[in-house]
Amino acid sequence: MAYPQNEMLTPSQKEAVFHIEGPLLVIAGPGSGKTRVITHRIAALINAGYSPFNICAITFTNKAADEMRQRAIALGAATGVHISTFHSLCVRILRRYAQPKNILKGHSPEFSRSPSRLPETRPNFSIYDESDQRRCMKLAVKGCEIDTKNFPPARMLEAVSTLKNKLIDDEAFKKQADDYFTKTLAKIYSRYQQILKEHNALDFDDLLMQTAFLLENNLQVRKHIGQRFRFLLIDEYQDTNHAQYRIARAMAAEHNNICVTGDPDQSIYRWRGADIRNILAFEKDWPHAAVVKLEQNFRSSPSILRTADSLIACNINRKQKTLVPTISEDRDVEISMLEDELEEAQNTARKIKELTKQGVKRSEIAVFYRINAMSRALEETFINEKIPYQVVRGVEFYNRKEIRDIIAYLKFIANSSDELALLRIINTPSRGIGKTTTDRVRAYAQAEHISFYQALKRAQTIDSLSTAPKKRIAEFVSMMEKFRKCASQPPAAIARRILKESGLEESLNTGNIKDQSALENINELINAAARYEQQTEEPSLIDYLQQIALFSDIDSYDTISERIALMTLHSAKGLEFENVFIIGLEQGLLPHEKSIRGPDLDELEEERRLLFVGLTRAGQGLYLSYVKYRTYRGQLLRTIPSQFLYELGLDLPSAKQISSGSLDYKSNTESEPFGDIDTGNNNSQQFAEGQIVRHNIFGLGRVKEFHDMGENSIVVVRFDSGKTKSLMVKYANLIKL
DNA sequence: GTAGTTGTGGTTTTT
DNA sequence: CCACAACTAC
Repeated sequence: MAYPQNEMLTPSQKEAVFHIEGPLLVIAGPGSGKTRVITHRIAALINAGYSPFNICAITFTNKAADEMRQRAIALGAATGVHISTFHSLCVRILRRYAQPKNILKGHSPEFSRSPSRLPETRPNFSIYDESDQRRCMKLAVKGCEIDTKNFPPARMLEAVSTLKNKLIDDEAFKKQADDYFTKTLAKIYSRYQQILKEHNALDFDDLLMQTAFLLENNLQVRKHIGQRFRFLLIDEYQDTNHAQYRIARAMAAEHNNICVTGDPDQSIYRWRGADIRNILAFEKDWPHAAVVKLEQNFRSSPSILRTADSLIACNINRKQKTLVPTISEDRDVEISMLEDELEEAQNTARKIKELTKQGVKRSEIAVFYRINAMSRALEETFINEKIPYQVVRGVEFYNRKEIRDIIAYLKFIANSSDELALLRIINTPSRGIGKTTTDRVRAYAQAEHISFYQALKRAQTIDSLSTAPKKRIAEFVSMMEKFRKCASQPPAAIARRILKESGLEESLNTGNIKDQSALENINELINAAARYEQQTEEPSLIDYLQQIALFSDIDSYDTISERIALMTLHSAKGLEFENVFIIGLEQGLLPHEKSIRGPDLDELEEERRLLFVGLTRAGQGLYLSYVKYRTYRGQLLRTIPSQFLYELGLDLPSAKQISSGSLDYKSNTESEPFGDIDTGNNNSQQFAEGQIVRHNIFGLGRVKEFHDMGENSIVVVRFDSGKTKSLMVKYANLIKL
């Protein structure tokens, strides 16, 4: 086997690569060759005599997993290393072990904090995505006879997700609920879990939570996994949540060989429960951990690094870190101000054309934006200008009605408890089984304590149904029974059969354009399923459905084709391009409105990190733009340049125009900008260190730091609760005592 | 039972 | 601007 080319590694990279036993933390700045280190490390472990089967690497996306696998193989590492996302790993573990008989065999005292209740889910469980979750939550809230006005399902879902990420299950939460709101939430949470259980389904957060409980409470399972995966590597550790942290801890308990890599400055998933403390406290969690810092940057030009550094230095809650350039080639970072999004798109298109004329490959150019809706103006312009592009948004395809319909058939065939899927297909295509009928069957099912499908099977004995519906139900049930017998066939074949035999194809053969395109999409799905079968060693319906469920936008990114990539800043994480365009640097968009509403600075800092991630994707060309007017939800709005623009250490274009812009805004009261930068209120209050203050939510506290930035001054307060918060003075309404 | 219409409400990022 | 729910007319 060819030995890893370690002459290509820097001393600190080598240190990380050849650290074999014991915990290891790699703090890796952007472009510092982190993926290189991980892949070389895998090769080094194998070279040191360990079996590839003993290595488990966890990545943030499936795409990253595929890439890592290929790069490891290119280095001569044998196949057999497990590389996947946390979610995929959890599905594997749960499918294998989550059977009641396998559970509750052992219990170890060191992990006794978790409840001992364990999944009763069967291995063919469905994975519920966001829209499935919404529907279940709606059922849960209504089922508890609670008004959805006061307890909106979306909010409840968010709350439940947060709880699950913290490994607080419904029973634990019930115990700690002490007021009307939390008690109601506890009821809803329980009901929601009950619905999922009845459907033999798990949502995204359950995958993690149940796995964590399984590993912590079942000694046998934990030992088994721990011995199988003697080496654990986790990438993007700064974006792990508490559940993932506990899974990692349990998996590594046996051997202590845990290696994590990440960069606190690139933590951008706090809103999804990511806990930056995981990486900050790693050395405390794993005493004697080796720490390697990779600060040399092999990707970006000095100007880009200076710009990124200048921006990220504005974050208060941050460990100082430097970016050391190794590339000397340099050109200026460009900032453009445009009139509106159409001009911005045209400007972007023009510059892209200049670049490609100079011979830059289109695969080396990307455009990033804060929200998906911003791709539209670009797409329209790129079509006009005949610029080949791809919008990296794979999940969109799977959200189409006709695709969800076919998948609902597949899900039901795999898991006949999946009532959501059943309700979706029972009258798709229309076969005369409407709401009245399903309501009657449901009432019967509830009275008899059986599942909806079992009730359908017994429809002939349900008195409330008349002859016609009974007959239609019988036909439907016999068709589904026929389909269910095919569950072990390859997914593409099953899908093709459903299309033909369910009447879907017939119902879409109307000749109208919409139905025509729906049919084409379904055929594309069947092609995708066939592709899956070719690429997978042991294809199966259940595995295919799992892949679809855990499919992310970025997984659809085609790195080979010569098209400009358009994607969100979140999707851009981990990628690199010679030339990067970032559009829409406006207050309210980047930073996003939602993150600057309250006084809490954490969200604003995450937005700053998000831009930092975007900036550091670029090798040579970095082009930023913002507009004066932007149409948002059909309304033309006057905008304010992003505050981040002033933090880049660059000259802004025509500064006069910008300042006159804000003057315009002040005098122009009828058009509302995104964010409300409150320039009128000129109370740049000063705070001294040690000053005692009161906040109307956090209570009493002592000022730890004060950063005088005029109206944007920031104060860091340690509150009596023990929490330390960074607050913007102008929003915090602190009272000096 | 269904299809089409009107009205309402909610709006970021994603495994 | 969009998705969805409620309502109306067949």
